Amino acid sequence: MSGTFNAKVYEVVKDIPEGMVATYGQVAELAGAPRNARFVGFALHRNPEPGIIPCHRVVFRDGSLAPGFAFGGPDEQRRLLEKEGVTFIAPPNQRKNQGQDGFVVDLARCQWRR
DNA sequence: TCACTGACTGTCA
DNA sequence: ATGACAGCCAGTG
Repeated sequence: MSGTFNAKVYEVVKDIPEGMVATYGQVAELAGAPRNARFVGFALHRNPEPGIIPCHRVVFRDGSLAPGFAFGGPDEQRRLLEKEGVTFIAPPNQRKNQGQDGFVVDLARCQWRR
């Protein structure tokens, strides 16, 4: 692993407190690459440090989670976040393919703030 | 070594 | 209002 942006992403994600979530764009920005939002997910996709990197705390700009790529299932992910204290809201359909679960993280309340 | 792909986001039509 | 397209950078094959 060429310790680089991707490594920075892991550091940022690990720094997300429980009960809080961060968007890919936000992580990307904290990692020093506001345009690399895509790559943030890519980095987490490899997930070189399973158990150390709470990928489930990283959500879309809309508050929805990664479709189909959840570590154990979108339903499990929602339950886990909810258990950590993350608030979920119902009306998602802001975009087209996002918020398909019908429940998204209430970024207004639980988005991680540095 | 080179080329392609990719958990996204923002803007345009 | 919704739908579709393009852009960005770095890792993986």
